[in-house]
Amino acid sequence: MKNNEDINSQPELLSIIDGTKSYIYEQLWNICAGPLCDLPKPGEKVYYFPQGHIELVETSTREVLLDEMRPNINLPSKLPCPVISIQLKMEKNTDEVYAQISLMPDTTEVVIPITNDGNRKPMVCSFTKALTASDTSTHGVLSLPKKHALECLPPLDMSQPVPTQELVVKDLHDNQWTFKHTFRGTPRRHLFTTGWTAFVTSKKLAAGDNFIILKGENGELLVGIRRAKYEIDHIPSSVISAQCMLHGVIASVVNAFNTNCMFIVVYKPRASQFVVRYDKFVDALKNKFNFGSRFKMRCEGEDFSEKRYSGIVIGVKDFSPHWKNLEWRSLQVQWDEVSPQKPSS
Amino acid sequence: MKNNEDINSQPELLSIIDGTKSYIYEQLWNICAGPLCDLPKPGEKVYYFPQGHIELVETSTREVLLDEMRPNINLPSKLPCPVISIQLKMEKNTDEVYAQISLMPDTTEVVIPITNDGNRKPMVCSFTKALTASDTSTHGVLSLPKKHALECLPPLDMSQPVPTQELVVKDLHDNQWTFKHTFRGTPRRHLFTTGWTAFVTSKKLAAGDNFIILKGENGELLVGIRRAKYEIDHIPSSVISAQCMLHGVIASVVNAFNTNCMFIVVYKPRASQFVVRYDKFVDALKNKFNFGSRFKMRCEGEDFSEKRYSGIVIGVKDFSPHWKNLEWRSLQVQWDEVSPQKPSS
DNA sequence: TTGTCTCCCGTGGGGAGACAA
DNA sequence: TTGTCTCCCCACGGGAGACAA
Repeated sequence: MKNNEDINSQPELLSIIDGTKSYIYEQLWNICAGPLCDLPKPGEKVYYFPQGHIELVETSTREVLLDEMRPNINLPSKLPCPVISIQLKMEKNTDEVYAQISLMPDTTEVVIPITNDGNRKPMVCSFTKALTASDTSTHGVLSLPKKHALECLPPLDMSQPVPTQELVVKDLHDNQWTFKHTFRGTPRRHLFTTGWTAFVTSKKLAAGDNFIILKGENGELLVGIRRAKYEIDHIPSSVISAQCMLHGVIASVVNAFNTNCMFIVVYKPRASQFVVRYDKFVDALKNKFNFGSRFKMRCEGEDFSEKRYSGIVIGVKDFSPHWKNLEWRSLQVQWDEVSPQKPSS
Repeated sequence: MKNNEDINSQPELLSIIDGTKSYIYEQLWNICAGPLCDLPKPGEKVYYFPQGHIELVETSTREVLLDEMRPNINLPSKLPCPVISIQLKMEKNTDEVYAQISLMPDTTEVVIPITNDGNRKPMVCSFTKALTASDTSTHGVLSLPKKHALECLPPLDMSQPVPTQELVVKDLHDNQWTFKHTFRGTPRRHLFTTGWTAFVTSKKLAAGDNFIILKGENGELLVGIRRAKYEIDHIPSSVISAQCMLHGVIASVVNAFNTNCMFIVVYKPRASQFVVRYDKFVDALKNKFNFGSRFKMRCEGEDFSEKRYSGIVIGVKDFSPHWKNLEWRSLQVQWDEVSPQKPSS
């Protein structure tokens, strides 16, 4: 069954804010975001790094803009900002989760109440499966781990010779998907058959990508994905030029600080680290990474195991000529074993 | 043959500026743009309407931003600008043609030489076919009008019982496509068979869309499309917020005028009319459209015949509260026959 | 327990002429 | 001249158990 026809008629982005669904949708968003996502909460204070923001725009437009812009940048290297509000969203075409964060220039007058979300925690049950080559082949059958199928899926009528049921699930776009859930083969195992290929095709899933199922307390099923390899999405400059986009980032922030009004930034769990929680930042600063320091970092492994790499700091250099000696600096690390990666404190 | 695998690895946008290919590629761009496209030339002076630019961004982001921004807009309603340079481009996913125009704030000191392109005009031969239901059906055969096939395609070996040849063509992205060209059926006719469906699928063509073939003087074949129904592409706000985009448009222009440097705008032949050739604008102003005036306009018909509509002006109102009584104003027209549309002078 | 293979069958897509507007 | 239909055939995709890691 092809459920993907009306994807284009959906509102482009889903704001997960409506009452009843809010909590379970938020849970799904977090699982899709992955274990390394460190989203701030409304009311919390963060540091906003304009440079990081600009770099993301550069990368997204495949243009190097910072140097051209040099004379016009007149921003501090980091700006302390309370978080006004957060909208959890998901990119329409790729299902990449991101958040739109409204930030306020830091003024002691404005007090944003920290949202109290400790009271409402319905039970949710979920599982994540890394798709195998067979799962994503043209044969179109998803093999479900027995434990997860029993825990999260409605029970099958095992008195039947071939127990079968139809499961209707929703993704974060509120699109509906139908999977035929059967228990067959020798030995018997839980499978998604009809409907699975359509899902794989529509979401462009490949072996290694993660399939997520989440059951709400009322039994409703939600599905999500997390891709194995993260690809930054390159936005076309066919509406506004890359030049405009960079101007926009800077102008929005400058305007916000001049008129003391909020500005909006996009937080991508797997890309943008230019919005950092205040206490995380303070913690990081305590570790003065200097030459010869041992260095450890968590990193998304290819299979989403939270790999930890460690190495020795062999250099400290300024990241950009625009902001000298700022705390967001590049460390050159000699890794103990594996692939180098550019970390920021 | 699936030629569309490497589309994503192409540079996102093609700049048609390289020497030998330049002229024929430019021709194809123009045919794809349609007969109503009125692109200025480098060196020519145009009027730039910030409001029109902002409206396009609004539409593209599906947000109404102008009202929120009111205090910050401090721009003239129209700005005279010489055109510094033009890059003809095509959107990667939709094949929509557009141009990136570099504009300079109008200063009498700078004289931009008008490019002389009258000397190099190689013969090109082209045809455009509106696709029928059969052309785009799963049967995957394009029926070629005999006259056009004879004029533009390499001659078939008619001594064969079923004359057949393979044609390798390129689109503006420089992607290669292969079509099997045969002459069969009773009565005999020219057809594209193998390879045609892949093209239709990849370009997401539907009945009514136009298929364009153009033959360069050296015999190379180029292909292009023009869609029947124009759809504005909605850019995702998953990289920068809509707020940033609007700020960017305004900031780019303000910055250009403050520092006397160029700024870049995107010209979409079928969407943006906020860059208007100077003399076209002057011509238009001569017609003072007032109450009761007869009004005529050219309009893209569904089949791309340049339909002309006419009617009576029944109202003149300011288009935006930001700019009073400007020349870019909305006319309310009572049409003689058909569908109303909102024109601007 | 679950990943991959192979077998089997039915659907549907591509390629051909028929026919008519 | 060319748009649409129908026919035919083969390839491929889905659904099933076999088998082994």
